[in-house]
Amino acid sequence: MKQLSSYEIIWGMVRQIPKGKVATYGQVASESGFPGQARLVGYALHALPHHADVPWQRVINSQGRISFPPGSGASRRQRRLLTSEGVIFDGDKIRLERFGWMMSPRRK
DNA sequence: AACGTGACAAGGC
DNA sequence: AGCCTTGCCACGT
Repeated sequence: MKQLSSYEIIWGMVRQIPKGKVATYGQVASESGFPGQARLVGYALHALPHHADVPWQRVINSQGRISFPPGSGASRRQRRLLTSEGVIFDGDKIRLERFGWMMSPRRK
């Protein structure tokens, strides 16, 4: 398995998201120095070692929702972790107050 | 080396 | 609110 510094930069950025808060893939990408490359963040998290000390659950999509298929094991796992950290859901969307690590997500 | 894929995002209907 | 298209770019085939 290869080692790209871009992954490590992204992982380090995700580690900085405070407990109880969340950030979007796009925000993490920008702060990591890769503006517009949200997919890269998803890819980096996907490649994350399972035992790594990185709060991957705090990264969500721009809609304020979990990006795993609804009902999937991964989706429920992420929601459980976030809920245990105090993050509050409004249906399948996370409450806006819980954003704010950097900026608010777009809303429709 | 080309191609398809993906834990995304933004814009148009 | 949904669905579709395009822009992204690192990865595994």
